[in-house]
Amino acid sequence: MATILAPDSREADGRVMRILIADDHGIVRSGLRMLLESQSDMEVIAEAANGADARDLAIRERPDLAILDVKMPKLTGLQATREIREQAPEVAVLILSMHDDERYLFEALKAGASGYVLKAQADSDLLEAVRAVERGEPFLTPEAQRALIKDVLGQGSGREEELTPREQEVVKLVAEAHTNKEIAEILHLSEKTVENHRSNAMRKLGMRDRVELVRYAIRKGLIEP
Amino acid sequence: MATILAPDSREADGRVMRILIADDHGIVRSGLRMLLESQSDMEVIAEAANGADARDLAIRERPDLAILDVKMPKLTGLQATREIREQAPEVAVLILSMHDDERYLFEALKAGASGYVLKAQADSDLLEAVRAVERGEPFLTPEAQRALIKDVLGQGSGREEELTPREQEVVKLVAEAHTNKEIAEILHLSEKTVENHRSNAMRKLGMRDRVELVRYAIRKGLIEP
DNA sequence: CGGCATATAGGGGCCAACCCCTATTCAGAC
DNA sequence: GTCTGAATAGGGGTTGGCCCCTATATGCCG
Repeated sequence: MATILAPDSREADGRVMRILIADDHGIVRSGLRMLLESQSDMEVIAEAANGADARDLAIRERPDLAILDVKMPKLTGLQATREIREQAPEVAVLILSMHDDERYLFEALKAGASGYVLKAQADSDLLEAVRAVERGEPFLTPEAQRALIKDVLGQGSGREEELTPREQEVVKLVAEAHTNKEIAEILHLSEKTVENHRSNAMRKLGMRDRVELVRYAIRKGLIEP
Repeated sequence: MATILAPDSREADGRVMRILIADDHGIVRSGLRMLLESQSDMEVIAEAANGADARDLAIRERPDLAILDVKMPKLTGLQATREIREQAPEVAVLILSMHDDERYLFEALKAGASGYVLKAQADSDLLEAVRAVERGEPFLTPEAQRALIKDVLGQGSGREEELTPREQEVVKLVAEAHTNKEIAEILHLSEKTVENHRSNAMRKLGMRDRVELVRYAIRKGLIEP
């Protein structure tokens, strides 16, 4: 893919940001291009449909900014970021991510990204992030900042699992569709104790019923779907 | 690229297509809006971030076209399509899908969609699809056509879905941790009707509570874990 | 030592979930 | 024309889920 357009139009101040965008969805790329080029001082000088092309183009074209999707073929956005930052340090990188991929935030920053924006966010957040990068500042959405703080705090305090072993056992059994009574029998506990563990687990995870616990258990690999 | 700019050709007839777009990613919505509004005869009159809002807006605003992402909260694009086509048949629907979601193509057409475009495709395909719909023609990308043929050949005697469309909608919402009351509001039904659909679905599937329904919904791809 | 987290257990209360029924409307099938 | 399935809605009931409290025993950490 990797379409390159010649930069023809310059604004009065002459400072047009040269941007590379990378996403494996053509329609998303086009949308991003339109969005960015609606700003008179931003120009998309290249597009890539996978991480390897993105890296190659970034190193060859030296854009001011590379906006990379996390999930791409060949190289992920994070892997591409590492290589770009190594071989072309003057190229800033913004990571664009799907809804709840905040889990990659920390890795993204370690890889050298200047910012992390969720696709679920408004377009204004993306444009703001680009302008922040232009000024040489890092950019995180409020959600990302919160996630980062949580992540760092979590590490500091020795952080194995959110849940205690007992809580995990109970959560697993809840997710396997056992009632509190059945769980109590299986674990040789009173129903009340089971309730306490389930309730504590839900509070820790910020969840409101067993249905949410099921999805958590599946994401954590505690059970199969 | 295929981004066709500045065609004033259509301005003469004065017919501007009124379009609704629905995707749970704000940035993607904005991108789509920019892309579509780069055409002088297309106007995005509404945006929705979930299937239920998309349905309500389509029925209220009666756009010429609704462009819906497959994966959305509350109602999938397919479920929303079904309801829109029932209650506002003059609203055409284009389904926009992630790369390997060709599996939903057949269902999309059954639900009444006029076209099916993969996000991996170029923007030109989307614009072409919109224009085809404008002319009242169906639109499938070559990839989609191939998938459809394979689907029809492969099936023949057709494996019916166990659950009715309505039951599937309810199951999806249950799995998203909505209460019966919330589901009733989202689907504009009474709580009793929701209970009946959930109960019927559970009986058909041999399940005993909503926890088991969650795992079913995840296995079926109705929701993400 | 004293404080803190974990694991255990109970009381009491509210409401959602789930069950059994019946009933109407409508569209298709036969 | 009748019959069946789907979708709609309600009555009435039991039980389980989830919440608020309190309380005790244990072990660890600074």
